[in-house]
Amino acid sequence: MELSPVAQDYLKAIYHLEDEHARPVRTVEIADAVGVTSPSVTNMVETLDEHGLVEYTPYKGVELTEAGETVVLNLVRKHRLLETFLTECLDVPWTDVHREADHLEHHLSDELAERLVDFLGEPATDPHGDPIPDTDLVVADRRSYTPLTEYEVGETVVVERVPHRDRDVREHLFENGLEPGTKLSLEAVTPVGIVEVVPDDVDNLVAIPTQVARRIGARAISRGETGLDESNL
Amino acid sequence: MELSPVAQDYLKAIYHLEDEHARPVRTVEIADAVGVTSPSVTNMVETLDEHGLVEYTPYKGVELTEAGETVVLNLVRKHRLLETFLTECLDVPWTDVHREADHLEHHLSDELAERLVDFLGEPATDPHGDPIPDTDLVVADRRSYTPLTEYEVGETVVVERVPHRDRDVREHLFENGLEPGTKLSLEAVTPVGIVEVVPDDVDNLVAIPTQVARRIGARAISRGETGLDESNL
DNA sequence: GAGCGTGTTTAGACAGGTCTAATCTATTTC
DNA sequence: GAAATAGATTAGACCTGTCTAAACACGCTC
Repeated sequence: MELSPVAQDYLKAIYHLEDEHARPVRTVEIADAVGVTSPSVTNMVETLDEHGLVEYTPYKGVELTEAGETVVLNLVRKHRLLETFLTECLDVPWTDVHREADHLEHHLSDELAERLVDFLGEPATDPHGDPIPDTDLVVADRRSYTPLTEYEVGETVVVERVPHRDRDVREHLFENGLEPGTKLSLEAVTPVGIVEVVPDDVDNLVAIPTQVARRIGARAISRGETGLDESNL
Repeated sequence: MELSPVAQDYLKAIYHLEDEHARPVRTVEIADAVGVTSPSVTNMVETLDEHGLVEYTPYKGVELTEAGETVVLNLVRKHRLLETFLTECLDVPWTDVHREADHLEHHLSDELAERLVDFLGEPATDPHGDPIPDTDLVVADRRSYTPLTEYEVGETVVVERVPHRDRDVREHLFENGLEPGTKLSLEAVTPVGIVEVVPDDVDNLVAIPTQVARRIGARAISRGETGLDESNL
């Protein structure tokens, strides 16, 4: 049973939407994510259901089955491996990596993926700080990072993970110097849902909607930690 | 005008068949090469003709236009770069490289191809000894090698290029120890069209049809050249 | 609990690429 | 130069994935 790249994209979208909203996914949400109309989605989820990859209840929503999740995790693994390869070896700009990997992931064989792992030295996370599922598709921690929103105003933290699926978000953060590894101090949390931070190597205030800040991962810097002495995990 | 991978495969097949037979290509030959039926070919070459990529005369045959050749050379470039990457970095067995590259070549962006060139150190040939077209799609020498058939019985030569598009041929040669770099001596040329050689690291006689031998590239070994002293080009 | 709006599904058409069956053309053979 | 044959094309069907337009269901409001 060979799954078309298009079908795989639907599954991926369902996976990420499920993850984001923590409830069955609506037709129109999938349509937006994949870039098609709602009837196309109904069509496709029906066939995915027949293949046992999703559970589809008309008018109610869609959920991934275990088989569907396996397909997606395999894809996620390849995606993140490719991203790692593209940044580390080919020097592709941070912001373009996602797009390229999105195409290639469908055409990288399982065997090549394994070889790529070896070549890259079994990386644990991709360049955005997201964990790479292992050969058995187990993800170390599906959401291991501590969201920026968990920290207090005045604290200084190091960015560990950055959201990147949305192009505008990704580029905005990038342009403001927010990458994995960036050190920043939490300046304020406004009542209208904005988190204000000052990145280390930029001097101005950057405003981030809490919705985005919730998906930025960070770890606290110990009081003494000033510069590059980061040997602890 | 985005060309589908399928259409690109047709163009590639036409290119290689033209190259092989040095005359307009027949429908059924394309059908065999691509793995579809003749009517499908007629269909496709009509649309390729409309796009100005081939010149198609019903009942006569198909020829690539310059635009078509550009498309193919871009593909050949990516194909050979990928093959180089797969063997050199990922250690993919010689015999599997072609299949993998055939899939991936359609999905490697131009930009990524350029980056891959840099990463690989601007290789001139792929692992089979075929030249890689440069950025402007100029192939140094489309057929630079001297065919094995040009040498005399009794001579000892080093294999420089090996045919690999046909799976059976490729694996047969591989199993008999014929790879780029193999040293072999020409034992006999039989009247029925067989060239017999003895590879250096194998001890038995290998029989090769002249049709295949014609596409094996080799260079003569100077009398004195016995082992590994190969510093000349 | 009737009406309404949002979101979903059905119906039907279309585009790309494929197939089989049937027809046609070129070329070879006599 | 007519018949036979190998190869090519047309005709028509099918599958996948997409669309628009129209019908439908659910949940909310009054």
